[in-house]
Amino acid sequence: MEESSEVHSEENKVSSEKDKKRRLKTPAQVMALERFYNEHKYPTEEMKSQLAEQLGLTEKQISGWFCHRRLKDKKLLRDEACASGRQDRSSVVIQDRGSGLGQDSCGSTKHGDYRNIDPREVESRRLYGNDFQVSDLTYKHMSHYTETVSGTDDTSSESSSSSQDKLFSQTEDPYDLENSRYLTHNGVIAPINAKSAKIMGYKPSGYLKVKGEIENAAITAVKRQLGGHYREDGPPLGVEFQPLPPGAFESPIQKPVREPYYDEDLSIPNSPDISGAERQPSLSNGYEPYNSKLSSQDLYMEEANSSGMHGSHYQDKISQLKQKSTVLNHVKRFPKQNSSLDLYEDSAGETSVYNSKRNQRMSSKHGVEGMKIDSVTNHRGHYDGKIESEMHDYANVSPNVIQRSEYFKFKPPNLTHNRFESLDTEERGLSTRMKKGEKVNRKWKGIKEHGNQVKLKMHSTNEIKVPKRVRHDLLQQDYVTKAPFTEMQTRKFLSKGSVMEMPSSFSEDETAENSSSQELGASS
DNA sequence: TTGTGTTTTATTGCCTCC
DNA sequence: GGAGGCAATAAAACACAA
Repeated sequence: MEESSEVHSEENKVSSEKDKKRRLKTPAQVMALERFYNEHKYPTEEMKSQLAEQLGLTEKQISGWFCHRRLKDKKLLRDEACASGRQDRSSVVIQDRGSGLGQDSCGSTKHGDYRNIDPREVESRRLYGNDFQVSDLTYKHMSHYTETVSGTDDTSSESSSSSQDKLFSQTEDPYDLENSRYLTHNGVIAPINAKSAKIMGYKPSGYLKVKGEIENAAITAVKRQLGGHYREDGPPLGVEFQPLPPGAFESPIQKPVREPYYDEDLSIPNSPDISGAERQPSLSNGYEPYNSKLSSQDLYMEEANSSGMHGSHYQDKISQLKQKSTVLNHVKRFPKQNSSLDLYEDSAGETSVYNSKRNQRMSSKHGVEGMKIDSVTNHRGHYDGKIESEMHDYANVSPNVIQRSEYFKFKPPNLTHNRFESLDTEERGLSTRMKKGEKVNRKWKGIKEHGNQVKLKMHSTNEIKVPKRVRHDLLQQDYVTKAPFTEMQTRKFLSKGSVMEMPSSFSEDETAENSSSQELGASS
């Protein structure tokens, strides 16, 4: 049966022309589409044609796909709104984080609008657009991609649904995850719900794409929380402060300064995370006057990269933010830190640590799939090549796609950074789905028995045979997140001198990251 | 292996805007 | 009227449980 299905799917790909029936998009196509959709919910005609050309699809198909994708988004959001219309408190903060974009992300706005907005704004619209009810945002907005990450915890309720949703998710679930974590870790807002609480236990995937939104949200919420805190336990901010003791700014921050913020969540007094918390100064204790963006970015980036993500870790980060907010002129307590190198190393270090954890878990839980991921993730040097080859395989849809695969060769080195973050997501997705991994393993068993399962599969079709949903998740999270579709587009469109706003969240993030690092380096 | 439920794709009709 | 989008529907593909 599986064999037949495999054959069937292959037939779909190979003899797609003959069969005028409904044909599934190849993973590469779906990845590209999702990625593009992530950037542009309403692609212009030009975009569509380009996309169609590059993916070997018709414009009609592209349009239809986007249309259905939007419907899917809407539907999911509706469902989730109904299912989770209870996070009022969370919505307060979420509303706060809204950037004031009142655009209807799904309905009224025509595609042309996107030409004049920042790509990041497009993302923001997706995140904060009016279409999204507050509860959606707080709970599980954009469940599709987000499901990949947060939903992985909850296999029971999500069923196998949103397999596609779980793809990106890339792109997207991290949003939700971030949101949830953020809200939850504020110390003021209790876990949104059981699901969010669960999510907390998870190690979130680093998602540079949402750094911008998150940083704003974080700053806003921290401000709010600070304000609330002071209103509760002390004078309102900016109203009256007790005079600082002499030399208050000459000594490192004392615990009493921070503790008041946490007393709610300090339920883990001697948690191992404390070590992580104490390590934090190395990340961002250089309270330099440069914009807080970088700091918050680091904050969330490391959150994304760190494996534990327990309360104390967050608390420490929050405390850093608070310190930044409240002690702005508390400059350079810890000089020579925060260099770009530090940042990068820190991220890398976190990544490596987490990677090893992942490997551990995979080796114990994920059979072949874990191996597959291992083989891909643990060898940075092979990553590009692998992507290329695999994408090449998936790109069999059309010559155009094959051509497209070349773009992956140009992936900048910092791709690896993102990559591991996405793998984090990927891992979580796997870990959940692999709750029933035995079954999957059973499916792989036949392959295993032949040994060299991966190679075997790669050999025949150059396509890793995984149960579709799993494969989709893997590929989507892995490649879509990494796949520089933006690059591909950029090249093409820029060469045309198109005025189109190029989707650039990923590359932009990477760029932003680099620039941030550069800023850091420059500032230090 | 089969039945069932879910997801994805394709089609069609209607609406809105230019 | 044409183009684009949304919504409803059908059907295929797929995953999963029994």
